[in-house]
Amino acid sequence: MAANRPGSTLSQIATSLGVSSATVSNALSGKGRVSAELADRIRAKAAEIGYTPSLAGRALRTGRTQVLGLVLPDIANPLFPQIAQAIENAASEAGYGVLIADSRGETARQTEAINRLLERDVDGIVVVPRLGTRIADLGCPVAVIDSPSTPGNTVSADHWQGGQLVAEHLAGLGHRDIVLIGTNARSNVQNDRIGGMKSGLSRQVRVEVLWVETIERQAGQGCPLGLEALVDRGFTAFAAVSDLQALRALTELQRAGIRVPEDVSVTGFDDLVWSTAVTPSLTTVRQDLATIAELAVQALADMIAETAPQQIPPTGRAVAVAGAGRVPMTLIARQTSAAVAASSSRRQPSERNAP
Amino acid sequence: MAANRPGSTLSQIATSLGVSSATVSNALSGKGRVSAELADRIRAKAAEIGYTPSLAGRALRTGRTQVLGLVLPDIANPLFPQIAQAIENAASEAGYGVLIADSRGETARQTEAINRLLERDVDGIVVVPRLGTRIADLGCPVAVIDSPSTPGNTVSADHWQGGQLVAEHLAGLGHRDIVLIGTNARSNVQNDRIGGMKSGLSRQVRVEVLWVETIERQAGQGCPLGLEALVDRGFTAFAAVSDLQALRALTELQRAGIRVPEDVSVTGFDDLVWSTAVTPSLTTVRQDLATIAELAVQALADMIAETAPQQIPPTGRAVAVAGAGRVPMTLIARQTSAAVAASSSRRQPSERNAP
DNA sequence: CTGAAAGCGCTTACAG
DNA sequence: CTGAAAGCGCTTACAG
Repeated sequence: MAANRPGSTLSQIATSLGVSSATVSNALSGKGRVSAELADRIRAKAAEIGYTPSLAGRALRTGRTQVLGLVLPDIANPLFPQIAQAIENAASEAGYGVLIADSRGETARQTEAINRLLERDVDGIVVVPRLGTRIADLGCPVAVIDSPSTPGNTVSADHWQGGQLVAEHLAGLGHRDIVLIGTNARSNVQNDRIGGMKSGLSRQVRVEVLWVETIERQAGQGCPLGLEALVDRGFTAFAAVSDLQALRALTELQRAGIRVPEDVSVTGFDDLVWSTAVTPSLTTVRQDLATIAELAVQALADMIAETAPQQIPPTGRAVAVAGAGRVPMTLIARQTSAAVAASSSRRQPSERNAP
Repeated sequence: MAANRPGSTLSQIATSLGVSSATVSNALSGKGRVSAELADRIRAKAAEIGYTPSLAGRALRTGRTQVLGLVLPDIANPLFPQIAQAIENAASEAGYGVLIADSRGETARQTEAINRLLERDVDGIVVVPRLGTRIADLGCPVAVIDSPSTPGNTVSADHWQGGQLVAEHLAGLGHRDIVLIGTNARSNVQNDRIGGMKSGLSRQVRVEVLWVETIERQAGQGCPLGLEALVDRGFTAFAAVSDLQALRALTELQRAGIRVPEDVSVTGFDDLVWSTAVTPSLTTVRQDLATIAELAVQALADMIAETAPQQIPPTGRAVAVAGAGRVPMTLIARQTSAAVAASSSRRQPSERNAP
């Protein structure tokens, strides 16, 4: 008997009711044909003694552990807890537990982490992959949450559309000179966001992209981004691909005596915890992680059903996720005033764009 | 057979070697007496075919799932990922998987979450409890990570001592007028940190405690904390019980045109991800989460061993954690200059404390 | 030192 | 509609 469970088993119910444990199993699962009357008595008894099935016994018999693995890329990414929560929630709705495995920022560990999960016989794995890693066939259902432009992506936020929302918002405030801030040019997520932002801005808008990694490679980790100089050059908005970079920009600007949002606007992505804690609050774009998690778990559940030890009759039900792996993002506008809006009339695009 | 495992089992090794599966089991576990020569051949064969034991089979037999549960209080707390990572790491070192369960900020869900884990037959549970909840006897080993002053606490950072470090640091910079910022007066962790800070300051230092919840109850969520007025009243340092509040203070001060660290110092707790991303970086105090996690997992492992289905001979080995549940914190001083230091000589304590 | 047997708790064909 | 039997993969006394 498992150590931590009150010792109630199928066969105890069976003997106490004078029936076979097969019948108890059938009644409780609703599978086999059991008379309604007997089934009721069995369910009543089960409730009475507080029976909970042993997952270990079931797993051994069915080959299904009812556990999913969750592989996360880098703990430093503050989006992690939200994803973990969303997955845990969706999984437990669907009757799965969630085993976590962290790559700790190293690609090699991602493989290790996946292997640990495989050894524990998880039924499927949700992977938020590390940059540039392609998840090989694991012989086990996998759902990848990355970006729509990543091959092998199962479901993710529509980062491109999110970028467009930011662009429209800033344009609406009258901004005509915008700096986009990214950290890593090889990230599909970031490229989607930046691409979306660019695509949402008219050609009259002056856009410059700042890659933090490039600056840091020359000036060292955590160095100033030189935003003051950009303000001097007439830029009035800083749109970062993450709230962390937005925060960095905000404090660097404030520290230089530049007022946000009066002098310049700052936007981020993902609505992380500090976006409302700072003054002024950050305008940002939120992912619908609940939906993303549901779709990911659903995709796994479908794959698991398909891989069934005994084939399920082909009911023609398609995998729910196909083509739906692009979940819209939502703008959270918190900085809604901008000096530019008032003065934008005097800045004719022609002034700037004329050769 | 489990669906996702390459079909290698004990008995396959056994038949391929012409021995019994009991012997294979013994050789692989090193328990029963098996001749060195045979054991070698068995291990070789196991390695050759890439044998990994079925945890389900083992669990059913031994009553041990080799899985720990991790119950976290509120996803909004950005310390979460670090704790989760530390626990996952320590657990996997000790041969355990980690099943997560999130309380989503509600006390009722904490109980639900624990029950879900119990139903999955975890061998033990690490709980970071919600404020004011006492974990009842679950009939299953539990390690509580909270604060040394919480009854039932198993292991945690020495928040009081951490507070003292902050106090010494600020005093060393010459600060004589310090505001402590807390969010919740019922939190043991926060009270420890604040108590520690107070205890580390001489009576000549003017100290005022700001409870954010009190301010927000009157002025609404996310309202300004009125720090500018405090600066006008002569306070030169703001020591928050968390980096989030430190960030809030920093941006509110900067927004008001007050310079950090030239005019005032700001400190936080926990060294969260943004503490180096902001300008200026935050001085903060770091928890040794790796050690805390190791001790928590070790405590569980010991309890699990004691609860063994068949009693282990009393070897007299005490639970390793007893009395050691208070892990020192480390100051990370990032704001090391302060105008006060230079001008502190003109501020005699007697000026302020005279009646 | 090695093996045969039992059994952990469950589910699934298969009989009746 | 119900039950007897087998078996998932493992470990543990117990014989030999």
